[in-house]
Parts: sequence; structure tokens; C-alpha cells
Amino acid sequence: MTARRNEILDAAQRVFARNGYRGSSVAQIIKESGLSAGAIYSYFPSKEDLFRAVVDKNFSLRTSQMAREPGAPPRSAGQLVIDLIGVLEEPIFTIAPQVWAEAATEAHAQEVVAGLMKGVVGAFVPELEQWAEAHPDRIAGNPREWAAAVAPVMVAVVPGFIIQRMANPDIDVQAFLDGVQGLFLS
Amino acid sequence: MTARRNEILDAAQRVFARNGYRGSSVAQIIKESGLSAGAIYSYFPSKEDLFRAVVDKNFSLRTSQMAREPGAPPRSAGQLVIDLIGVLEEPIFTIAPQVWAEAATEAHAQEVVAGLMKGVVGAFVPELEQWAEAHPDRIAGNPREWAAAVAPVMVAVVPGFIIQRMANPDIDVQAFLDGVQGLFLS
DNA sequence: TCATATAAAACGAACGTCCGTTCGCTATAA
DNA sequence: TTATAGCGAACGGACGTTCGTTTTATATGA
Repeated sequence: MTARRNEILDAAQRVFARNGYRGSSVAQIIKESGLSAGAIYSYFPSKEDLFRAVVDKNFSLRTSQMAREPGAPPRSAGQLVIDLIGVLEEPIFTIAPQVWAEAATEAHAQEVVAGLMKGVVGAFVPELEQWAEAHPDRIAGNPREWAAAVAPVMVAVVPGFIIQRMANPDIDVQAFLDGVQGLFLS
Repeated sequence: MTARRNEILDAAQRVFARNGYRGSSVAQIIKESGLSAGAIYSYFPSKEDLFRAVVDKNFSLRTSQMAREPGAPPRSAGQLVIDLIGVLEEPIFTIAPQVWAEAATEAHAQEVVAGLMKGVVGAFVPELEQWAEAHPDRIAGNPREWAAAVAPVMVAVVPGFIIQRMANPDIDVQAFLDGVQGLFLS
């Protein structure tokens, strides 16, 4: 039954969000799910796999959500960042820092993070390039090179936002987005 | 003797950088330092305090390093970010993600992170405001409000850079800095 | 100069606890 | 009757920390 699997996954997500990956015990996940050790281990082979499943659910880029509407003009860097931040959902703010911490010491997590970064950057370069072609007066150098250089910086804003929002949940999100508009070429 | 204390601190830093906070055991720090459990616990009351001491050493803003040279004109947002990235030292790239992960689940670490962010933002607002006053044509709205809105975004780039560099140590740092120049008003 | 006394620093075996995981068993459904 | 799903006590090991003991350094007195 896939429903049970999801129950377990949801319980694990709540516990990991509350205590972090290393700070969570399987006993806590057992209690949170209302099931037993045996039940959980019949759906997931280890705590690590459980965490990976939670990460896969929350930490992938849903490219479709970021895709440009058909026929719309290319978005500016500022607008792309704003849209990317708008797509973030609550669990990210606690799960992502756990993944980053793992990535600093564990190869698999490191590849996941590097791959995601690369994916996001790669997805945005073409649209940025088109925007640059449409606004040659706003950039220095040729559009292709400009887009390739600028995309990683653009993407870098998002983890920074996640950390600010995690450290201070009362942050004024709209003010941050206004700041993005005010700071980036647009 | 303060020398011994520093030996222990350095050993702990190496171990934490290698395995993360939760992933490191006191036994590993004992081995790395070449000392004994008793010796370590006579300098630090707990593993947590040891970690906090390592964090204090690496994770504080050395404002002096970022201060504007006397008589120099105010730096642009792009230049401030470039200077801030230039000040980062190696251990940050593994230690910072550990702190962020702790901050997501533990109040003390959360306050440390929130405080540092606030400090960095606060330190840059005046210079940004002066820059805005000197370049009124480049910004929308009044300099004070512009600086206050833009500073958090500017600071957000740095954690993003840290994560990219941690996930992919071969990253082209100069290209990133060029991207900062190309993306931000300057 | 050497023997002794005192203090400071370091040691490391031992403690209780909690960890992730297993597996023989029971309950339920087909 | 057979298959499937779930249970939970038990296991070996690793954890952070303690504390009685030993070593090293310093001071004292003859």
C-alpha cells in the first residue's frame, strides 16, 4: 500500500523539520507515525533512505512551476528570482539547511545539492539570454556570456533568502522581493 | 594555559569541518587533539560549548575587514558583496552549513544566525545609502528606503555563494564575482 | 644539590543512556 | 489455509560525560 508509505514519509518529514536529520531518532518517527519499528523498516531500508525520500519530495526543482507562460516575453533576472522564491513551500525552510549540512560532509548529499544548483542555473540561462538580447542597453558584453555569468548569482539569492527566513520567520517577505526589484537590473 | 585551549579548539574545528557537528564524536576530537577526554572537559564543559567556541571564531563578522578606507567614496552594492565574499576564509564553507542546520532546530543557534545577518545588513545600509545619494539616477525611490530594502538581498548572495562553493569546490570564483558586477547596479 | 611537599594538568576506564536495526511473533485479510 | 502487514522486545554498539588515579611541574627546606 502506497498510502502507508506516504503516512510514514509525512511523519518523518515533520520530525526531520522539528529536529533536523541527525537530531531525529527513528524512535521519534515511530511515535509520530503511530506505527512500529518493523512497519517502518518494511517500507524504508534505513533512516538515511527515509531522509532521502523526504528530500526528494521537497528539494527538487519543479521546473513546470517556473516555466514561462507561452508567448510571454522573457523575464528579467529580478523577476525570475521573485518567481523562484514564490514557488518555495514551507518545509523547505527547515529541510534545506539539513541537506546543506549533510552536503558539507557526505558525498551523496553534495551531489544532490550540486545537481540541483546546476539544474536551476541551466534552466534560467536561456530565458536570461533572451531578456539580455531584448535589452542590450542594460547589460555589458554579449548576452550569452552575460547570462552565463549572472545566473549563478541570481540563484545564490535563494538560499540566502531561505536562511534569513529560517533564522527570522517574521521577516518581511514583500520588502525582500522589493529589494530584489530594486537591486537587480530589470 | 591558553595554548592548550587553542590546540583543542583547532582539533575540534578540523573534526567538525570533516564530519559536521552532529556527525562528530567527542572521541574523534580526543584522537585528533592527541589529548584525553579529561583534558578536553577541563577546558570546555561540553561538546556543545566546544562547537560554540569554534563558531564564534569563524562565524563572526570582522567589521574592521569590511570597513571603508578613510576618504574613499561609498562602494556600490556589487562591490560590497564582492568585498564581503573576499573576506571569507576556508573553514566557513563547512562550518556555516552546520550552524544553519542547527539554527533550523535550536533557539541559540537561530539567534546567532539572525544576529549576524542583522549585523551585516546594519553595517552596510549607511554606505549603500551614501552611494544611492551619489547616484540618484540609478535607483528608484529615496536613498534611505532603497538602501534598507536592498541590503538584505545583497547579504543573501553570500550564503548562496558559500553553498555553491561547498557543493562544488571547483567553482569559478572569479566568474561568480563578475556575475555580481554584471547583475547588480554599479 | 637533592629530597620532599604541594599544586596543576592530563589521563582513560567506566557509566548510563540512547541509537539504528533485526526478527520471531501475532493479527488481519484473502 | 495461506499470504500480507504490522508489532515490539531485544541487540550490539556508540555516544557524551564523569571522576578516581597518575603524571608532570613548581615550590620549599635542609
